[in-house]
Amino acid sequence: MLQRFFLFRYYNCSNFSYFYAMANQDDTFKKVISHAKEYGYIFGSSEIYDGLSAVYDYGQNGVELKKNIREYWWKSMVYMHQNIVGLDASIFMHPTTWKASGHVDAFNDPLIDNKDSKKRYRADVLIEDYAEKLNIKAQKEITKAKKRFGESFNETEFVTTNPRVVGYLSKRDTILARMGKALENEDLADVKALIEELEIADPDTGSKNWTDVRQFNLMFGTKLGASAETATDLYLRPETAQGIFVNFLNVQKTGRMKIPFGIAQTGKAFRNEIVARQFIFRMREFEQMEMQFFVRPGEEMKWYTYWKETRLNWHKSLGLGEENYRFHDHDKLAHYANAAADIEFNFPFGFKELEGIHSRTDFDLKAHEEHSGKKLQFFDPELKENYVPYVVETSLGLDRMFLAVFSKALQEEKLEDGSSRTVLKLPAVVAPIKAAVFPLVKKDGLPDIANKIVEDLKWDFNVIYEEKDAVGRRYRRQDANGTPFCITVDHDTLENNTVTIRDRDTMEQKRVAITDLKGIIAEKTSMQRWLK
RNA sequence: GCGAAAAUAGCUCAGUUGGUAGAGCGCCACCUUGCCAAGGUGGAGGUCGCGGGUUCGAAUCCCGUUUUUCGCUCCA
Repeated sequence: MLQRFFLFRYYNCSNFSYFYAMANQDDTFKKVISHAKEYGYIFGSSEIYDGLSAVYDYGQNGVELKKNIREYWWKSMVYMHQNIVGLDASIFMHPTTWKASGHVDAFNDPLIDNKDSKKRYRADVLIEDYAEKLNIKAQKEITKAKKRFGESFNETEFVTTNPRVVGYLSKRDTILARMGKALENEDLADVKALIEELEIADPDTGSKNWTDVRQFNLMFGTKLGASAETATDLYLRPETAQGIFVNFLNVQKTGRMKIPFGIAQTGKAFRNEIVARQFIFRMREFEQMEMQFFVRPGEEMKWYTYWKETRLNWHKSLGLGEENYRFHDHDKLAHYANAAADIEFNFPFGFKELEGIHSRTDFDLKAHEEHSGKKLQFFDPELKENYVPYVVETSLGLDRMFLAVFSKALQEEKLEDGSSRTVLKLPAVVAPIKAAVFPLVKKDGLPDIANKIVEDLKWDFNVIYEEKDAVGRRYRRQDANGTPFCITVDHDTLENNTVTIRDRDTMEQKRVAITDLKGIIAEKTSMQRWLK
């Protein structure tokens, strides 16, 4: 329901609502996907072999846009903060890393499907819910007894002697113990047997027609070492964060960093998602842009609030529309967090998570201390004491960011004469090609001048030369490709060394001196102008 | 993984009761035009997702499979 409401909002406040109001969100999304392919942004992986599920390649324009978004993030985090530095940790890490981080346990879900309702559940959650019901029954008995006996009520005695309460609680403990043992031994048949014996039904439909329990490990495994006997089992990292935590002391000491400080990193992560879908929104191989900010214990909420705001402002700086962002504060927290929020973005398929800001406490560093036996602490000269820092994390999906920018930029515009144009209004700061240079006609020496302009600009910007087709068509082609500026050399150029520069969004042209081009483009595409 | 829908040229899509594949746009070459996608001529490009089956004959019917989209589920 909530999602529908926001979809409705989206159609009303989007600046291209007049076009998409009639179309459903499928059509919008399909348009995004096919435009991304047609203009060399994103291709399906290994397409000539029918493709690979949920894996995509970035084409000639996509790689530029992605690189520019990454750089926009990197500079805003690392260059703009004196107390944040970068890191590039390996994808392979010592296997113990993932025991310490909790991924070996938490990324292993026993799942079960109901054959009638076609719904999927976590088998352990179904059993835990059942156990919790027993607990609630016991608590009810206790509350009743409390009322009956008043002040003379001895709860400890009641719990250990009342046959009903003892029955409920011991049954609960037996169930949880058996499940724990079964999961530990990976005895999935027994987990299913338990569900059947307890006659646990689908919470929605009441059906007891279950499939077998299957284990899904969300981490990709691989081997290090040539021969099978000596090989070590490795995982492809499911998040980049752990590379930062294990290097915490290296960076702190060699960089002489003082708390509070941050370590930023971009890189690939891998998750064997059961259902990876929605184009590049959820892929099995994806790129994260993460920053772990180490703070004094007790000050984490202050920084958590600071980074929530700072990150939202970063998103807003790209000008995709402030109404397209919202916070979603987590009620259910992950095992490591004491506060967590998502920045959600209004994707073509509704509001979905774009970035996470999490207060991770000292969970990770402490866990690595325990598993490695090494101290991962900071001596605070002000407090004159050692402590394990608390961590506030900002974690953004680069591919999701790409999709956010791309999908919101793609617009079908109605022009005054009733015709329409397809225009990709990418923020100029991240656009793959900053300017296209055209000779008005391919004669009279105009191509030579245009080429010279390209030769001059290419040192600072990604620019292209194009002479094919009528100039109007060339303008529209660049519109659809997201190029913010078109420079045209005409016959006046021969006389006064001026050219026209056309703005993609307004379609307006200005006549400027060739020597001014570099400054104009630099100003319009500079990070300083966009990030403020 | 379950259920539903889909897959035909680079893109968007036609293709009749089964008879060996088309359009528009795009692309390439040449001519023409020259400031907002629309001129002319010629050309390239498809074993109809893949594999079986039924049939004299399959893009079309059947089975399997892969990929995509949607729903369920999951989401650090």
